[in-house]
Amino acid sequence: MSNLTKDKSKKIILDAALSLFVKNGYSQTSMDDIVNLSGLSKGAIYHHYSSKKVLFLSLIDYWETFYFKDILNKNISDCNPDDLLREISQNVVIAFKSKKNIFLAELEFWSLSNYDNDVRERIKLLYVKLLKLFKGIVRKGINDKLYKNLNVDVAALSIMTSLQGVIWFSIFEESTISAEQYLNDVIEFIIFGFKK
Amino acid sequence: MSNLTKDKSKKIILDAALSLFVKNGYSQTSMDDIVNLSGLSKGAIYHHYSSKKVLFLSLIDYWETFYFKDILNKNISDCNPDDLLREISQNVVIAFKSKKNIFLAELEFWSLSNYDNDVRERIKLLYVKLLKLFKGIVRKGINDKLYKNLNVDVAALSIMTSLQGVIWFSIFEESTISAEQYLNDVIEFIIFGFKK
DNA sequence: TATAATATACCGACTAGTCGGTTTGTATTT
DNA sequence: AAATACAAACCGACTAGTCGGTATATTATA
Repeated sequence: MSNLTKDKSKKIILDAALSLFVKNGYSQTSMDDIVNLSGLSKGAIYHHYSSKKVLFLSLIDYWETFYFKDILNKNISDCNPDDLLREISQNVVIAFKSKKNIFLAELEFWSLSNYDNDVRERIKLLYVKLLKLFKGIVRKGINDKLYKNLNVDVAALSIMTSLQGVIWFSIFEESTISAEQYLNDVIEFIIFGFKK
Repeated sequence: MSNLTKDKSKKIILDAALSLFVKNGYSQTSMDDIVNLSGLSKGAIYHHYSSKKVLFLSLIDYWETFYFKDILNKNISDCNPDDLLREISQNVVIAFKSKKNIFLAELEFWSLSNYDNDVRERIKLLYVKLLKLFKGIVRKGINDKLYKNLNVDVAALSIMTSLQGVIWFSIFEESTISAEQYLNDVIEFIIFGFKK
């Protein structure tokens, strides 16, 4: 395999790395594993990514654009807060159905954030964006006299942690209840709690 | 250091392993690291634990008895569901204040559960117990006509995921809001949502 | 009580293998 | 000719686990 376009090669490397990191974890994945799965050589990989960690950090960007593009581009101003929250929850349901990997990747990001500052700062950025969105929605709900006078920070965090509950499903697959059912119910539950 | 009692030595090893696994992760912690921190020898460690993984699994037991002893021994029958939920939330607050490590350990357990069946099955047991408790509380609330006719499974899961939100704090330390405030508010919020 | 026998706790040098990263070389493109 | 994209052999640091042996505690025996 030789001389693909730059972006094409990068995508092949990222896809291989993502699936391996998710399946086996960052540390348990060797660069040789990525070489084997991607079909490219070690030289090729180090040509595009200067280290394993740089490759991992690039993966966060790759993952964010893939998973969060729908969620982070919501327009708050002209929308009903309830429906917007339902819509976001649905985005998560769809993401979960299409690829469980997405959330297992998030778990891997958390895990590495715990003992690597660069990763943590990168992931923090993501959550700042996400919380900003949720805060905006809550604030609009309050302004519209739809929600009671909530603590905006706590409310936004509650939305986030509830949605992140799907990570738990991704790992432990509780059989008596589906992730979809959980997400649908939990968001209604939150909305109900926000109401006056 | 030589010829301590069996339990004393094991405790020294477990404490060293726990702090290292939490700080650096399972894979990034070498047995030699544990040797150095514990002050015991490699032979001693392998005398008590046949492999790194067996040591890790033992750590789950150790962690569970330490952290969950207060929570899992609650008696449902003669208690007010609202207060019991508040009490559990307070247990989590106290645990968080005393040792952030507790939740970072949980994250490490999740992470390994993702790619190791033995770890996953062990951790699943823990959540089964926890969910059973939460279901019992919700069921009592419904029977006492305190709560509306909730889906017990979803309600129990919602309690769990909300409490697990502290893991997020353990990693990312949002400054604008404390874990304590989050936990206090979120449990009230859930209780409110359960009401008729 | 003294001693022998055995089990338990522990030590640390060593091994076989792994892994991230480097280096050197080649083909293609511009 | 110069830069880019890739291949693959190679290196040194590191690691889980082993093993022969020692020290201490416990039990059995005389």
